[in-house]
Amino acid sequence: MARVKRINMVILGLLNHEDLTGYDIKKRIDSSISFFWNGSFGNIYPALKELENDSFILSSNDSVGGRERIVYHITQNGKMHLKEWISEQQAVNELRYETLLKLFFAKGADKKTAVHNIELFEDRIKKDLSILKMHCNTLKDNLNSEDHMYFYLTALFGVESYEAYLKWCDKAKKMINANDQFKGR
Amino acid sequence: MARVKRINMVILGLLNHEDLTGYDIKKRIDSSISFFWNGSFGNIYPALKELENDSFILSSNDSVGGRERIVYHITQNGKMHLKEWISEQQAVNELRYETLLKLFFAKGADKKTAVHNIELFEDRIKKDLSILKMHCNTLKDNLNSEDHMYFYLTALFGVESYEAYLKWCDKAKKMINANDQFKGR
DNA sequence: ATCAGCATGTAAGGCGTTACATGATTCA
DNA sequence: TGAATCATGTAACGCCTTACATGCTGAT
Repeated sequence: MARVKRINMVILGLLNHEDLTGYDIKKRIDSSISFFWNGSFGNIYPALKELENDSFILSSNDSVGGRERIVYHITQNGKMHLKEWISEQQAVNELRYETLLKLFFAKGADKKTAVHNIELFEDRIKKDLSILKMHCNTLKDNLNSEDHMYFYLTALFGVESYEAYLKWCDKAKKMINANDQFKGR
Repeated sequence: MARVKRINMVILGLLNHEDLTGYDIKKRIDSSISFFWNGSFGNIYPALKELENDSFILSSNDSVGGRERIVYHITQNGKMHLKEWISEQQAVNELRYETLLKLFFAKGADKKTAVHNIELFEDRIKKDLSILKMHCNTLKDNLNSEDHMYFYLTALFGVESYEAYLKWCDKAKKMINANDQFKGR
């Protein structure tokens, strides 16, 4: 099957925008795409070696004094590889929400717990949403290049789906508390 | 850290509703919770053994003729374990959308590809949404027990977030095609 | 001085998927 | 009679996370 390793594509995608160190890459992931993709050092550094071996990226030692610093740069080869992946006719989209699992099985506990779990979820989403919204507004005011449009659109996806989540949280809490038959959606 | 294995909880949750075989469990997962959680045979069968070892479930051989059939039943112990997990103050919620990754990095390809990828996503969501809606309506007409309410609410989550996705798809396609500066949200 | 942040990496483990292996039964 | 579905399981592999290990630099 030999599916591509997605962390490699994340790295190529980021390097296609600017040269970065492994540490920078982690920061970019955390600040820009963490709501739909993650990365860790234990993931990123081996991937960088692999990508360099395949000559999709080049490294240059930019150490200052005793502090090591390896900056990576994407090659033509890497750009092609990235493009091929983006153009593939398939994408794996996974959502794994433990909160929904707990709600689905909530009869195993009690209504108070069910509502409380929704509230925990709601709090988390509210926090993430406020960050995403700021991010989204910044990008919106700076729509001068093609990549900024794409960055904006992904952030917008987050904002709009999170807003839908919050509306659902209200409904769900009300319905559980109402404790009665449900009417109308 | 010893986090609980979630597939174990999925199994306990399903068995808390009715007795099932491993094969049945896979079917229930596929038909009812697959939009936010998955399971595979290579996952389920070892988990069943583990759960039985921990006396959270009991097995009874229900083989008919030469066809093997092992039915599992949850124990009091298992019910307690399930309840404890549901009541834990934390839940891991992960979204990993390769489609968003490809969009974020779409400058690495071209606008046509970006739009095409959104269309692929849209088709997938539309198909899943129509199934979820049917499911949701069936549950809505049958809200007689507490668990049905929870089943309904999780399905509703799917319906409402997928509807938000589709609205976003429209916007995103238009914006990319417009190719101009963005105005208003 | 000390702590946060910069910076690179390895090791172990967890959890999951896919593919493989096997065989019975039911229905067209 | 052949395909789909029922049914159970193992093996290999993939990918990611967490924890560990190390050391420099800049700000307070």
